[in-house]
Amino acid sequence: MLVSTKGRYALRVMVDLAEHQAAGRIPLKEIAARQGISEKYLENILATLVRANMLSGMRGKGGGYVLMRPPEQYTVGEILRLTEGSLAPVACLDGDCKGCSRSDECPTLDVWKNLDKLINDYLDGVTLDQLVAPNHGYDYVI
Amino acid sequence: MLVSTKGRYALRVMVDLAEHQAAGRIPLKEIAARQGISEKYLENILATLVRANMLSGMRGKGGGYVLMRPPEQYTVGEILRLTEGSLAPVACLDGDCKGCSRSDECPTLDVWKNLDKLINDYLDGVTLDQLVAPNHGYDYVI
DNA sequence: CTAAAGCCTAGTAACGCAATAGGAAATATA
DNA sequence: TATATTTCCTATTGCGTTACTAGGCTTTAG
Repeated sequence: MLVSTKGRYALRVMVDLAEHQAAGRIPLKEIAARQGISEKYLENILATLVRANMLSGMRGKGGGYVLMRPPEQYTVGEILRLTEGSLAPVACLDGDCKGCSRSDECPTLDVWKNLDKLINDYLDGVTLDQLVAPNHGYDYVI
Repeated sequence: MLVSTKGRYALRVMVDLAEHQAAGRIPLKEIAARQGISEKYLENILATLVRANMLSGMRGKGGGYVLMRPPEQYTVGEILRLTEGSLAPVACLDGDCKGCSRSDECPTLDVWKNLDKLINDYLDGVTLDQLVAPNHGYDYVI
């Protein structure tokens, strides 16, 4: 599995925040309820996003989370790479095995490199605003 | 990680067998030594490939493994799907979560579907013969 | 008959994932 | 200033998967 729940949840949360931008800061509790995700688990994920300056979190009454940039300035790729750690399809491309003793002669390495590029290029081409439903972001429907 | 060692090893072994087709049946021992993979672990992998009729295995003295088809008739995709079980990038597309209660309204589902198609289409477009080094398959070098 | 090979069923150690627990610190409001 | 609300931080746990190992059985050529 390339993307685990952590990455999937993170993406859904980011879309949720993009859709509710107009409401100002959104408390975790609200997001968790709307998305059907455990509050405690969400905490971990949001903490990661805050530490990376993708979100701003504020404590106390009236606190909550907001996006740091407009939705069109986030790519799905960066959100997933952050929360997943890496989007490499195989360990060979991911630090550990990097410099595998056989990489010079490995007949399959190019396949992995191409696949890696394919995946990252696609996900870097999708921005958050493209995932926001048309009628969200407004408090009324025509 | 989309592809684990099982899938990576399987692909390397298939390429190895394609490169040494001319030598007839190749015993596991030889492949394991050439590829630097544990013999016992390789057994599992080869068993999977034999059961799926991708390889033919023959026991006894002089036994070993051979491809069942010419290399250009194997795609990387089918080899990996077989050994990995699935190439789905997220659980949502992989049986378990299929029919997730939120799939109707999930704003991210299309991203996963597109990604899934991208991955599978690419890997189904690469055939084994494309991974065989030019000078292999012959027992001499010009 | 024997050596060389594949086939089969388990077992296990280590790791990562998903989730939980408990509390400390900050903030707005009464 | 007291209190409710909310984020922030550090650990821990249960569980499934991965990567590999063990041991024995069966087939085949010479």
